[in-house]
Amino acid sequence: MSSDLKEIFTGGTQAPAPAALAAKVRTLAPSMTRSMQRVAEAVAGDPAGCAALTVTGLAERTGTSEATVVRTARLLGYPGYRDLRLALAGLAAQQQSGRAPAVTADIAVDDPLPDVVAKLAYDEQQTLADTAAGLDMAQLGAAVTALAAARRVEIYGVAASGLVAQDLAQKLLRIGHIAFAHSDPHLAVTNAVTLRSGDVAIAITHSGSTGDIIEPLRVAFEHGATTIAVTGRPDSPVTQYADHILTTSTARESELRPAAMSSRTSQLLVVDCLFVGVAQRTYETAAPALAASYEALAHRHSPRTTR
Amino acid sequence: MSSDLKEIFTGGTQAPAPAALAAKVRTLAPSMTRSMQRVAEAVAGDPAGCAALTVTGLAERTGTSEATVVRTARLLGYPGYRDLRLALAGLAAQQQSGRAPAVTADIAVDDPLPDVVAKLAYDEQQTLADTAAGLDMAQLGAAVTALAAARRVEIYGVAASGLVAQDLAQKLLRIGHIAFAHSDPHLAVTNAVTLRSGDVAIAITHSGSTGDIIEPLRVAFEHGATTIAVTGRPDSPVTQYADHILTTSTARESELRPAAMSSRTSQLLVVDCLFVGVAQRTYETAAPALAASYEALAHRHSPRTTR
DNA sequence: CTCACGCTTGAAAGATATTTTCCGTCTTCT
DNA sequence: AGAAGACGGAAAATATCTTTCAAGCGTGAG
Repeated sequence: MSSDLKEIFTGGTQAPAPAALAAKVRTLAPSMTRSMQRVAEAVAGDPAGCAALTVTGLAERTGTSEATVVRTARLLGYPGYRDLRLALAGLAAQQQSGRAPAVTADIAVDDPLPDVVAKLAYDEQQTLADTAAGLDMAQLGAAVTALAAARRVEIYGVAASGLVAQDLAQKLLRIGHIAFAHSDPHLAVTNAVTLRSGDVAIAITHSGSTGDIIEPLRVAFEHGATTIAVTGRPDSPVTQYADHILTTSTARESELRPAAMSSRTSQLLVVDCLFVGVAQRTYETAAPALAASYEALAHRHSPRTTR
Repeated sequence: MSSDLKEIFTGGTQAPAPAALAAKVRTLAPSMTRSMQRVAEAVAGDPAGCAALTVTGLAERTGTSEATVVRTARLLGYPGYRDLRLALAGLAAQQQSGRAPAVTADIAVDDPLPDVVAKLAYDEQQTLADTAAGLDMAQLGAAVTALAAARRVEIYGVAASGLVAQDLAQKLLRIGHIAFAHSDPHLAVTNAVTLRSGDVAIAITHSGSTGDIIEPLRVAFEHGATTIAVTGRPDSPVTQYADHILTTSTARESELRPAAMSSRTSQLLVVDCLFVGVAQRTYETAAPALAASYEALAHRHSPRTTR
């Protein structure tokens, strides 16, 4: 008897299932008795609500009896109430997901928390898609090649971009590369002086015009290091000193959603791509290094006791 | 009819994960017993098929007993099998109508760069969706309330989670809150001692069993601070000392895609939600503070000279 | 190496929900 | 007005779900 779940699906082949049940109700309503119509109406009007009800509950809500509810379910083409309920749950889920994409608006001060979550998640997903679509594969490939062969890697970033810089440095270290992230401009410059051909310097800056970041990249550039700029502005000052430019996406920002959020997401994706690319190229050494770092951390995690 | 009431309450409090089910399975799988994992796997793998089965049927199919099936349903957050089945039907309907959840292959060593980018972007998008779907709004709301009223906020995280901790600290500072991120366990503990009621401590750890993070949270907890855990394992040791638990999603990982990547993405979304939530609640003071911080940084950006 | 403990598991009893049955009531047509 | 037939609901019967309990299994201590 359970096999009739597919009814709602097959019904959906020609007409979208959401409308399918409502349509069925309308079609069959004339042949229904008064009580059954009440049930059908309730079901069509609030699928989600009815799906949460038992036979008894629905009977009570419509002021009828269990028997009538079951009879109605039968009339609508289901073997019993149980299956109608399942179909109802499916319908509710579809309606739910269907109205989801309406969250493109800006985040407002009085948005309820669930809306905030939905909007943030949606925006970040959008940022990821944009970034992936906008990445120049040639530039990325060149950057990966340079990194994979690098003797030493220096990464510059401040504030939010500084965290991205650290993230990349952490990852590269885990696969055995020598990488360091600087957020102190002075240290960055003094270290950049020691770079030379075969080393790589990466500048991460959304605006592309952060002086504290441009300066060390310029120094590295002039000392012969291969330089990479990860920026949202491919025409900004920082690109003057960059051999390879990786463009991050720029999403609209608002008062409650500072640009730092989406630029960070975008930068992280780029950085992840660099990392995976390098790990691929240096797989022979990267794989054992990764495994070793896992192992080294194992004892820092207590055995899970709670359960 | 008492169970009807129960149904309504549980349904309203903890979101009956319609789309988040696959994510939830992944999150909770580690804490499951073998038999329960088999059930969870069957359910996640074939929602439509399982929705058509009764408890007995599913037990037979997975080679277990009814009791185990019910236990699994409970673990996944439903009051009983009946409700899991309803959610399953919803999921099936969504999959049917919506985009087929293309199961992207793992990243291989010899994947060309464009594939790597596409897969990474897709995976991170998936992670975002899972996280948003799995977030407990009640917990989030409570955490936001605590943060908005906090006299002082301390955030603990090491390695990749340390960067997330810093990200949150940076953001809170920008809207005028007193926040500090610790990645040094000793400093974290010594600072935790000074916390008291009205202060908030946040632990960020994917595994939930990082001793260096649990310890400061425990100290903060015992000194009367409100404690929040951001973890991928809602049943891990860290949650013992957490007043509010925010669950991040757990994506499958592979050799070239360390778990740190998706957990970081997930954690960042949660942290962003916390930030926006707090900014909303304290808008009167947050807005001017944000504006001021923009202004303060303006002179650090040279006018764009290129082009 | 053995024992004891606790966790896991499934069988069966117990509780709920669904379906069926059956009978009273209400409508409608003659 | 009376009777046939349709309608609707209470309650029994059945299916389904939940809980309990004891046996099985693995694990760690002695």
